[in-house]
Amino acid sequence: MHGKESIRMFGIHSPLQNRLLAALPPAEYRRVEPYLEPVAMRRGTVLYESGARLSHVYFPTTSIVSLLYVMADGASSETAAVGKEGMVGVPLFTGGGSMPNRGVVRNAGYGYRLKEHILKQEFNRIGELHSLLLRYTQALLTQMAQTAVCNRHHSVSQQLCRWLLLSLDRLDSNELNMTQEMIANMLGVRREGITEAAGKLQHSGIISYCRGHITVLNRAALEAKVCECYHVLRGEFERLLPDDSIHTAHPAGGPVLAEQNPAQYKTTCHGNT
Amino acid sequence: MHGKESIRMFGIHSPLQNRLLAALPPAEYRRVEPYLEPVAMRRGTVLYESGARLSHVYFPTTSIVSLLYVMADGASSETAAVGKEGMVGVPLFTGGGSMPNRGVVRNAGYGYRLKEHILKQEFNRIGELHSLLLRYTQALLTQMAQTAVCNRHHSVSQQLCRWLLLSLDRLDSNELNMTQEMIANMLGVRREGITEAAGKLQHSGIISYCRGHITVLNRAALEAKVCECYHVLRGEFERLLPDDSIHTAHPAGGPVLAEQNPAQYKTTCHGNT
DNA sequence: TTTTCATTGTGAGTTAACGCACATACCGTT
DNA sequence: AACGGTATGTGCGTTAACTCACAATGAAAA
Repeated sequence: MHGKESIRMFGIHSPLQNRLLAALPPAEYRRVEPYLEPVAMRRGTVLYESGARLSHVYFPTTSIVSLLYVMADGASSETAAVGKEGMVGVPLFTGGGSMPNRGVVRNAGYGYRLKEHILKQEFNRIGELHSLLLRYTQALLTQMAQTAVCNRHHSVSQQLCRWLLLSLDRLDSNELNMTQEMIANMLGVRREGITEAAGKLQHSGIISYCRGHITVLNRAALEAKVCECYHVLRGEFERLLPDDSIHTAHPAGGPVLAEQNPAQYKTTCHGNT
Repeated sequence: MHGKESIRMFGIHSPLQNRLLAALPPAEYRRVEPYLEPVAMRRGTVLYESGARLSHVYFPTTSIVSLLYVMADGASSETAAVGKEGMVGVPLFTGGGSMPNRGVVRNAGYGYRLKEHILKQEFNRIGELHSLLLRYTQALLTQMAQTAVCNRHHSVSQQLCRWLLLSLDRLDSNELNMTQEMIANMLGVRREGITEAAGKLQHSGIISYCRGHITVLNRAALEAKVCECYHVLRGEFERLLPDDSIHTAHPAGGPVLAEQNPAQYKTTCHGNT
């Protein structure tokens, strides 16, 4: 079942595809680089359980990790998502150790991890990694705040648009592997609600949805439908963690990534509009 | 109109009523203490506007500050609240400068503020203040995540209970000055929704509500009605910022505070059950 | 091919919260 | 005592989202 996933891991990979790592000055990057362990992140893998202590922090490159809150009755909500713009394991350097949510891979892909003490060592040097991670923490705060507001005030359909766009941004892609049921769990709504909202988007020709595989056909239309939450978040992320803070000439997206999200991983759809 | 407020400010006040300041080791506390400016925080005062740069950070002692997100159409939601357990102005030390929400005093009281450069100076010494503020940032993350989840899954009535309990905890009191309209703005729901939920609590004898003045009569019953969100948050706050991290023998609650939240500040109610 | 399972689509009835309109109650002031 | 403004209570129709049940479809396995 996971054979295909291991195949797709053999693209051109580099820790520099993670924007935090890429933004490190060369001296700092060289210091941590030997300790960065490549990790194949498989969908559904739980990086950490609610309240558990992490042994590593993860820097996704082509994967997306969901910070999922699971309640006592089983209901769930994604409070934030982490892709190549960020890092999983903030509680390790804030000193809290754990958080009451789950970190689960929701989009298979690649990433790099670092042992706790290596991260802490470099963090405590109070160099660029220190300030980068603090800025990222603020971006995470903003993301959670925006999620709270969006949950309160916006329709399922608007939230779906936001969720889609935020996911696509993190993949530099227009495709996504995710069933409606999974999306419903992330947004904390019913599966039928997603079916309805996604159905409308599909009839409008904005997306094409088939058995766990979504393709965005008209991104501009999606951006027109989404609530302000997406634009605010995107603006804040760019302000706090600008693309041009990357110190190498290594392209952080583009054609390289296309090869890393091959179609082979998804189910094939017949009448894919 | 604000004469009464200035009267109530002349109680016994100390920066040590703020738990972050109280948790500083003596050496660090002595270093910042000369720069702590006492501030009378009046209800409605906007400490910072969305996107604006702060000149000071605030350490509430007997006041509560609401981190309020106001949307383009005027709808609003509180994403977190800050009382004596915390600090207003996290973006100053994370390096982001601003956040897309508003910091507004929702419970009049006292606090202390510190100029930006003094805070940064001490923060950059990487002592206890540094780790305290990081732990507090994590507590803030947790609070926002929990707000997001609660907004999604719980009824207005449960959220009201959570909001009441979190507010009372920050005041060490069983009374609160807040109209239903204001609460509705914080929770991002209709005023009538609060009227209904509060009415039920009142008929059950759990609270007594009259024209902007709430008294909790049966806290145990309130805790029995509230959703898990409150308990999770309370647990996390105690784990991250324990009371016994306070280095002085100065009591951080109790009878001293009773004098600081006098009944004179509110409207008088006739048939107060 | 047939079977089986996961995924998506759809319909009917229910509920919580909404928007709006207005009645009532209370406080401070004149 | 009367008044004006703020705060709270209430009723009614509307709506978005929910629960539940089940049909239809595509993909993979037998």
